[in-house]
Amino acid sequence: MTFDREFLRRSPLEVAPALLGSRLTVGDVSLRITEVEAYLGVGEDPGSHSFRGQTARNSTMFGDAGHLYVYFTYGMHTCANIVCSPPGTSGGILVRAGEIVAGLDTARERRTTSKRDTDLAQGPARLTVALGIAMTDDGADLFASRVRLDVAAPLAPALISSGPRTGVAGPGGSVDYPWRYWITGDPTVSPYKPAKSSKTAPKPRA
DNA sequence: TATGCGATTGCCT
DNA sequence: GGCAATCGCATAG
Repeated sequence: MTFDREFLRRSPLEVAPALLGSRLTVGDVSLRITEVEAYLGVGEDPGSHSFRGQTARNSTMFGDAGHLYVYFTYGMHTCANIVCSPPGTSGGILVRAGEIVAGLDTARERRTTSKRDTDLAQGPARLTVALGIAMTDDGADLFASRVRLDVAAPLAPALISSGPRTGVAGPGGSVDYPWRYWITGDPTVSPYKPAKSSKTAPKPRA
């Protein structure tokens, strides 16, 4: 057990902003985390994969904190989470974006569609490609595997922005809480894109 | 067993 | 700015 793992056994809402600035390293490619999203456990967050309980797919989220939860979606994309929650719960932190701080050449080779270096890991699926994370890394111990997390000192709150998630129904009713955190003004983050809503985009009518 | 859709991305208009 | 791609998982029957 490490101090870092102990740190990850707190609520995702507490850990998520603290992970900004931390480094995720796979082989020779290293990433500075600039944008994350917190997901809570069973019955707490309808948007969480673990909302409806444990399944074969999300079982990693139900294990100990400090492991990597990797899932496949849209038939083509892979995303990575840092399992983070008190024992007995099933939260996680989706790593949404980051800045490549080492292994830039390798990342560029993997992300050939990327036009700029700030695009290399701008988005959860792009990020896994840049780092070389695959489904086989699901369940990897972030402190004892090829995927490693180096937790940095927390950033000053003034440098952190967060997005509110409104109207989420919790066990006790609807609650409002921030779930997305990013480093203010960082060029590798795209906080202005509403990552939600695909077809039912609200149409403003005059 | 059958059907719908997603913690997205990139190309099209 | 809008939508197709693509398949495993979750839900309904």
